[in-house]
Amino acid sequence: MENQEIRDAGLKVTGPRVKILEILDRAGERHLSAEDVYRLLLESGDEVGLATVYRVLTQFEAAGLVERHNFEGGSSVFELNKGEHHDHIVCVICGKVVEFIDETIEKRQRQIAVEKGFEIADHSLTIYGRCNNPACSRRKEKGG
Amino acid sequence: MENQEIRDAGLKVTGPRVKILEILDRAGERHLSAEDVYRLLLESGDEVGLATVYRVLTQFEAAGLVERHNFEGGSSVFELNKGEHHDHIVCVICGKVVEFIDETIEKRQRQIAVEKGFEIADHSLTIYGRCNNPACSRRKEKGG
DNA sequence: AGACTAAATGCAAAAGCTTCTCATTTATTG
DNA sequence: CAATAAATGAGAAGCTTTTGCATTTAGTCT
Repeated sequence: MENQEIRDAGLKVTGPRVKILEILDRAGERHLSAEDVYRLLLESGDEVGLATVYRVLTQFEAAGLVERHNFEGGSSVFELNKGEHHDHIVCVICGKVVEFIDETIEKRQRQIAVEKGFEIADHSLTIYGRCNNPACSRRKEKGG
Repeated sequence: MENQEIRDAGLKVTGPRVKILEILDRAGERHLSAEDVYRLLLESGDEVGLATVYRVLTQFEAAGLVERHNFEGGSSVFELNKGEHHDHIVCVICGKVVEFIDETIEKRQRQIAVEKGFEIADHSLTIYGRCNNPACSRRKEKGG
């Protein structure tokens, strides 16, 4: 059961924490900001303070339960950590996010870190572009 | 002359702009936050408002004169755009930044974008780790 | 079950970073 | 040198995130 994950993180199993975990779980591959999580909580009729949402997300991040990403634009977004690292490709128009894993890139990164005398702690690769949604892609705009 | 770059960007050649460009130039590969630039201006005896620094940096970014990076931790940092794209490896302890270019990674990114149906606009790859500075590297901390 | 304690929560205030407003100043053009 | 649109400075305001503190709660021990 999921509550065990909270317990394993050394945190008390409280209403807000369980609910936030549920919301992230339901969000699947979507990335939610603290505001998003807060709004979804309210919509579910749960009275949780925004400060608590921030606190819990930060704790979950520290515990490795969730990952925080800082894409372009003010706020951080969060997603459940499913164990395997992945990078992101983000549509700059509609905000759609696709996750990917590429071992070639991972390997080169490790090599580069060694070359530069660094010991890798983490990395973040985000590609920004336009997705193939008609509203986003920029096909040759014929002299319309 | 550098002032021409400002003019080419469609901006008036003003004291603040020239000085900010100079500061970024002197900074070389170091990455400066808006605050950093502001402080350096004051230290040079130039009275420029922080708001102006932000405005000018944003304009320079829009004009392609500088690049903005959002590494972990609150604020954006800026560096002069020397024309060639590069990625970064950042020391999470001392903040040191090393730039690198890797064609293998670049190529894979283009392939991935195509696979996922995206048209690349930009990308950002940052590796976080500990540099080989004794104070930063985490050699097996022998007892004592 | 009831009591105890450290942790968690909610709220509002505060803190960073960045942008905006607007009166004043300045670069540029004729 | 006058005219004018753009740029500036100072502070207010905006956003996201954190913090302080009184109150509530989960987990533990009887």
